[in-house]
Amino acid sequence: MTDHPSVSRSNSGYSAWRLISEELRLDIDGGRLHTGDRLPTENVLAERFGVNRHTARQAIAALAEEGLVESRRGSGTFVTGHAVRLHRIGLRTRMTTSLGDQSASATIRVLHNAIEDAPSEIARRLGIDGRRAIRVETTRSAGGQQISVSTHWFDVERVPDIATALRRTGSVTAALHASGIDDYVRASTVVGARHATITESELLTLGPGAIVLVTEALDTLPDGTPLQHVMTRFSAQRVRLDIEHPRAD
Amino acid sequence: MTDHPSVSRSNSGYSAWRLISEELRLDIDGGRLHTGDRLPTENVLAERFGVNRHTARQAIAALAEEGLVESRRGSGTFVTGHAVRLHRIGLRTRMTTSLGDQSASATIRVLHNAIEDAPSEIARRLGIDGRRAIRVETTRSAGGQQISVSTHWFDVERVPDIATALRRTGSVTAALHASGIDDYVRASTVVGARHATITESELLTLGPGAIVLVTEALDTLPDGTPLQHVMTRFSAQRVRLDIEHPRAD
DNA sequence: CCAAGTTGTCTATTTATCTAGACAACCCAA
DNA sequence: TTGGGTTGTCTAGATAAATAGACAACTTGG
Repeated sequence: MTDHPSVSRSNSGYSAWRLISEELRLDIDGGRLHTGDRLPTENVLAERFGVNRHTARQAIAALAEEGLVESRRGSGTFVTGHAVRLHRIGLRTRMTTSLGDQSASATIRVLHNAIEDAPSEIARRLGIDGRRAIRVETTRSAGGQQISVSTHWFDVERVPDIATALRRTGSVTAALHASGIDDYVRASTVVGARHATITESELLTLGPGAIVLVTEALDTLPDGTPLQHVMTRFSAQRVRLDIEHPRAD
Repeated sequence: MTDHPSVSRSNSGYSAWRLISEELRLDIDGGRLHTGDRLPTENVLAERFGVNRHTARQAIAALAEEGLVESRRGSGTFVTGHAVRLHRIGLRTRMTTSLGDQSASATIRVLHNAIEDAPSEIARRLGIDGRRAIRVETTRSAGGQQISVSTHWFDVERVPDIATALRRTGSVTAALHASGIDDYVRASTVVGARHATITESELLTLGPGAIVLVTEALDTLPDGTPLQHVMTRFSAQRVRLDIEHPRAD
């Protein structure tokens, strides 16, 4: 178990129970508490974090609502089974096939699409100077659970019908194929993390203020011609990014 | 500018000003507000998020304390220059040389080292069954700013003096070299994100509850022999991970 | 200079969160 | 069966956060 300094929540913008809740999540995700293990009792937790028992209870209740733990009157609070998805990132990253063995069938749903001016930075990366771009907002789910939300940018001249194709096929690879593009590679990926916006929280069914992993990636043709700029937000609670390091031989 | 639904902060464990503060940070990091731009006025922000002006002020104050914005009485609040570090992750990831052009000299400081049993998962990856392991806790700083904290695990038989070498050289590569290891490669990297623990917040000089990017990586000899398991926590406010996708040719 | 608009500061009040204590309901091992 | 330990629930009070309003200090453009 981690050594927990008393919660110094002085005007941090986070309530005491939320901070405790996150620390407890660490003990679970970090492997210090395994499925079936009993958490310390509410009184012990309260003393350890220097708060009232009710505050500790609220922290536990938050984890219970997520399904991470389960409380049983008279006996204690126990860690339930919890799965973390691995999303593989590499040269041939494809949305619909990257979720490892856990679920082979990820489907993309198009929320919105429009033709508009891309932000200057994205227009530069896509190599479209004056031209307008296609923006597509998608969500991806697998196994009945929302995995991620994405904002795609395409060159309107290269793949004019990409939005319709995306809606029809539910797959970026298939939609590009329908536009005559048989192969593409991942050119760059940048990863960050931040709090989810309110919209993202709703789409991913997260509590407000939950954390998202953010990837910004550029896909190109094998010859390097930019194809797609895509920003994807994953629930950090449910997903880890598994980065591929191909051997140089 | 983003469309901001009114802040539904109902018992989320996050104070209203913190949620607003994070949304505003997005407008800056996301490129909707550039260096020198003026933020909406306090009254406008208060109305947009459905809170009192004082609450909006507190959100701005939090960003100002980070140095992300600057308020000028009578004229408004403006976005200051803010640098985001890029930490490159690839086959030859090295701690001390990965910080791009911004600062060539990152130094590692050893906080603590001990010989103990590694967690089973880590022992398995390092290929040390019964043997004990060396755990080293380090912090890394560059340009006067704390960048990351790491927990390293080494095989006690392969590199018995790694801790002393790390303290002396301030570099993993140099310390391994002193142990007779001239080359090593990154075998796997997994990226996640979570709230910082209280200890991490202190080491990285973050506000409590800030977000950290977490990488768990395995470094091996060129022949695949495991060398080091290292978990690194970066401040998500200050760092993005730039993932290398080597071409297959 | 002037007027409109902006941030800075103060006081007071309302609302939400946390603390404190007590006891019931329940589980489990002796 | 019994007794100690656990979670669930209730009441009340203390502390922190958010709201409300007013005005000062300052900047900017006309």
